[in-house]
Amino acid sequence: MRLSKRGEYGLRAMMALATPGPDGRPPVVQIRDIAEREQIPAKFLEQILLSLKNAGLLHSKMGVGGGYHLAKPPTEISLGQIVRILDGPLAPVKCVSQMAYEPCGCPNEETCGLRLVMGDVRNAIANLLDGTSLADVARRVRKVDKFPVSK
Amino acid sequence: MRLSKRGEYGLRAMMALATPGPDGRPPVVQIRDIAEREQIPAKFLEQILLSLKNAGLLHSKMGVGGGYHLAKPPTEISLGQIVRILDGPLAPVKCVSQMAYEPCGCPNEETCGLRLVMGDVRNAIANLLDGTSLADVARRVRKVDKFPVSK
DNA sequence: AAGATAGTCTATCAGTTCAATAGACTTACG
DNA sequence: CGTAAGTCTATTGAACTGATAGACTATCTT
Repeated sequence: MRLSKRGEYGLRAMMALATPGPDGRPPVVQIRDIAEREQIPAKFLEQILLSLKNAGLLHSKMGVGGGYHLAKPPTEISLGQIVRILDGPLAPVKCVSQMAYEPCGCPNEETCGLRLVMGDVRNAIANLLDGTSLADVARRVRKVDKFPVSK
Repeated sequence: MRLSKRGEYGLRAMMALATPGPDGRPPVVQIRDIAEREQIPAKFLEQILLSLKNAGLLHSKMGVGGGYHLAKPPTEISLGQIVRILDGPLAPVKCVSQMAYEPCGCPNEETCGLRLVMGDVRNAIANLLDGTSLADVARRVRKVDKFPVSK
């Protein structure tokens, strides 16, 4: 049940790209900047952002003054999309996956106990991740920042 | 976000061991029987059941008429226990794990967006899996079996 | 046009994990 | 004693993971 480094770095990078610049809008940022701030190997991050770009979540500009920026407003990019692109299906087993279904080989899928439970797990994860946008995360962070929870 | 074969096989085997025998109680079953019924490589299943035994979830008896049986009633064995034994922590990232916490290196864990969200995910998974016993699964299966959902 | 900046693309690598297999050993029963 | 079962440790091959390398392309500035 683990999120890969790829997924983790990707999420961190997207969150960084979602934090508004001086003009109050999602800024254009270079790979090396994000890598440095988030402590991610630059060359690795490069691949990750490229995947995200090819999937349509990021736009990029080459050359001087170039970099990456969100292709859509932070309210319209869910964590679920990001994780799926980088880590594949959310479902714990393929036979309950919406995006990559594959039969698991049990005699009757409808009455397979494992499938019933794992279906619930998949839905719980998907509801959470698909229901949370980059903007939602930013809002939550601001909230915690303002009213810190005592440790 | 994936369940390993180890985890999958383990869950299937435990469910099989939880289904009552002729006397209405969880029966003693041999590895090869389970392997055959559930289509699991016997030698692989062997290791899995051994782990489950060493963790205290199963009892075993050697020799003629031996085999495995549940160490506790099916109501007292949760899927969460099984998965943790076979696949490790449920948490997507170590910094939100209850059983295997490790810092993730972000400057402030309390205000880390990733951590906030993944904490929710971990809780959702844990609540589901820890809140579902082998008996619960059996009950659900019987229910579906009785009132099949049209495909 | 030259040179610098920044993304693009593909390959490769070492290390780990995963799924499975093998085989020798131990315990219990009859 | 012999057979039926679980126990234990090692090994294997394939895949995956995280990371690194380097050559290439587009864009801007001067």
